[in-house]
Amino acid sequence: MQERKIKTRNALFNVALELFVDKGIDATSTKEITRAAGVAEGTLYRHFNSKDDLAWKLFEHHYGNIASSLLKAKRQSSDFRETVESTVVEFCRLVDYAPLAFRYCMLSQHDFLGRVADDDGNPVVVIHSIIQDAIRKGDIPPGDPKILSAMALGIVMQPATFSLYNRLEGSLESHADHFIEAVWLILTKRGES
Amino acid sequence: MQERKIKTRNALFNVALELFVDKGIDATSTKEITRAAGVAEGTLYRHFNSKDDLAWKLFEHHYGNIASSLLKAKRQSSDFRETVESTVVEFCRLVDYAPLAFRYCMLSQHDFLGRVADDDGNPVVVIHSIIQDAIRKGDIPPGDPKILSAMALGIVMQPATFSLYNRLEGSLESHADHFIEAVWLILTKRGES
Amino acid sequence: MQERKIKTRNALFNVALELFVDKGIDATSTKEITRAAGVAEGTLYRHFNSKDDLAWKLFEHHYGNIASSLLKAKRQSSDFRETVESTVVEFCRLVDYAPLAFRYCMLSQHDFLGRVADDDGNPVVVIHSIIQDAIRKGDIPPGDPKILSAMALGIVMQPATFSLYNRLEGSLESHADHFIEAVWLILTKRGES
Amino acid sequence: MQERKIKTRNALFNVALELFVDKGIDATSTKEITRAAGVAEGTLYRHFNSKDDLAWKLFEHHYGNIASSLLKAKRQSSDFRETVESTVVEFCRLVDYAPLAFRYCMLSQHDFLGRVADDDGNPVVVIHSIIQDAIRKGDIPPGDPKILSAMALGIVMQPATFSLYNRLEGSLESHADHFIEAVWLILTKRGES
DNA sequence: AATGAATGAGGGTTCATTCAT
DNA sequence: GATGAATGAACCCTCATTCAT
Repeated sequence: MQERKIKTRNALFNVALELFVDKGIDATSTKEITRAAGVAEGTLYRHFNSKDDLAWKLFEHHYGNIASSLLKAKRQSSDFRETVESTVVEFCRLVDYAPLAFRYCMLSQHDFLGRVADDDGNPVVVIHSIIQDAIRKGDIPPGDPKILSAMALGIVMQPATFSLYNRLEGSLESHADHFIEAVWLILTKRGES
Repeated sequence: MQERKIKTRNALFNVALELFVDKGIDATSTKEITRAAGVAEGTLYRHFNSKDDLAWKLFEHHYGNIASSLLKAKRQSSDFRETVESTVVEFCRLVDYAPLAFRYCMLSQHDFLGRVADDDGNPVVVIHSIIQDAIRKGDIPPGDPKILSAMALGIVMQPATFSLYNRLEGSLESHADHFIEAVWLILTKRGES
Repeated sequence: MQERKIKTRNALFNVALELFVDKGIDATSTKEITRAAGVAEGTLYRHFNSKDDLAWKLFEHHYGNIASSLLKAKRQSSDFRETVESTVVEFCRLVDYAPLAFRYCMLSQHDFLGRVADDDGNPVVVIHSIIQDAIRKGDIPPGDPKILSAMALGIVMQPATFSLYNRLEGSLESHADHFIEAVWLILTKRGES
Repeated sequence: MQERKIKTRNALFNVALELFVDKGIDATSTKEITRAAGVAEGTLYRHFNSKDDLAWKLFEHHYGNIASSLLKAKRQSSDFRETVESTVVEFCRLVDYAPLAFRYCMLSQHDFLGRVADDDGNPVVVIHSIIQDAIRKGDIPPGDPKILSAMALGIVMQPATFSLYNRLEGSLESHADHFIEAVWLILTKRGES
């Protein structure tokens, strides 16, 4: 009973992810989702309040996953250098191994970013806090953590975007060393000119 | 005659930009666009083949504008340092002064990036060629221009995104110095450890 | 469930027949059809892929009905004279008792004749085979079955057309004797001068 | 001046005939007609009151042409046998040499038959009067001229239809002898059994 | 819990027609 | 006389959602 319900929900979840990424949220009909999931049209509404609810839960889930992965990477590292290395690598792996989830977050952020909380479930907040901590601890020279985290994120995010649009060969992780070096440079070598 | 047609077309163009950014392309109806432009619904189809055609032409126009602005900034600078400075500043100004155009390109890139040519009308190509030239001329140490241009772009792009989502205070240009320094670092100080 | 769906489909079918004959297919809107059938506009599309699909299925149905009626009339007769009599009478009855169906086939044949198969579901083929058989069996003098069936059909078809346009008084069947005599003459008395 | 106007009108007339036959009246837009005629959209309304007016004038013209051709054939013949021969042949020639005009009359009769007058401009009336005269003069045995003319017309009309739908090989005139014989039989040999 | 027929508002688009130039 | 930009009603169709089964 319970098990079957969960199975249906997961089917809807996974199928929706695929279709949303493939065609866009608006261009994907609930009919397509339910057919691809092998259930009746009405069944979607036993698991989600609306199509938007499904799309939002999907975003929340995968966006939160990214945040918690980064958070875990941070917690498992003992110094700041290691934090940079492990979070960058973790980020690359997320893109490489769960490209659908990543793409979905990217393309739907315009719709949902307004709804996410500014807490540890938000990858942007996680990165911000990593850098804030580093400044506080003196691991890196002082600076505006917002600007710094934006730039650091961009160093990995933009190649990730290119990778998803096939502008970059190979896995993203295969380029991780470059990202780590760059992030390290912009965080630690400022003002040395 | 000619003049009137151009006026109508521009009204549709500008109104569509505003609405598309505000609500998304799919969520904006042709009725809304034409009403806001002060013309009949059918008029849209005397200027564009379809709503998608309008959206695409809008993208093409503004995306091309970004490319040509960057290209101009590059051409007007005499050495590589200056190129970095002027292109970064130019980029910031585009975001600050034409935020709608910029936002529109960001949110619709998933729909249209597949259609843009890989030429000088593509900002990504412009940045790539800037870096490729710098490597060729020995201005910066050798490296994969794709990765380097992705990272350099990310350093400005991600803050721009944050700025548009109000995660960053002040104009983007007010932070330009940080971006210039960061881009300079990752391009010139690699491998020095 | 099943029953309800069938009821709805039949309502759409019958209402469409009436409206299509009355105003023409193009001049009949889906709104009119569904309103007259007492269902919502979208419901039409749960039963037919498109308005054209509805129009075509309608044609296929009634055109096939004519063919099978003629075929039955032929099979139930024991000699050729009887075949002529019963098919002509059957044809007249179809026009008299199902004038809508007949009219619909007439006015929409320009759209759909290209799609019908050349088999026993096609009245023209049925008549052709009746005459072909008669020639083969020696019931009538040899001749081009295409020309003969065209003329025989015309002898009944044109009066039917006149009848539907009120150029002819009384039921078509009341004139059946004349058609039978004429068909018999052109099929059997050729070449006697 | 005058000449140019006539030229434009003829272009519209001929182009409309072609398009109407090809795609149907409703499915042909005024835009298509004017573009194919090489004039501006508005120009159509300097020559015709509306699209329907154009379609009707087109029907009136070609339908009247058929009538006057048949009438001429009748007038040029000296006895009834010759009348049958020349009208049938004339009919065949019309179909063979002006198939577009003929097709157009066939497919649009459902729309326009209600508007035609019952006079010498109507082919049906011409045929009816030919047969009525023959009865009056004793050329053929008495009978209902409506039924007789319907059957006689059908004998040529149905093969003509088949010819236009490619169900018949060769020109229609090449089969004229069969039609003449058949018409002659049904008109003169009735009641001989 | 699941079904799927029905809903009806709203979508993008077409079209015959008008009128200022 | 001819133009063609503008019109706006009407078109066919899709869609997220509901509810009786």
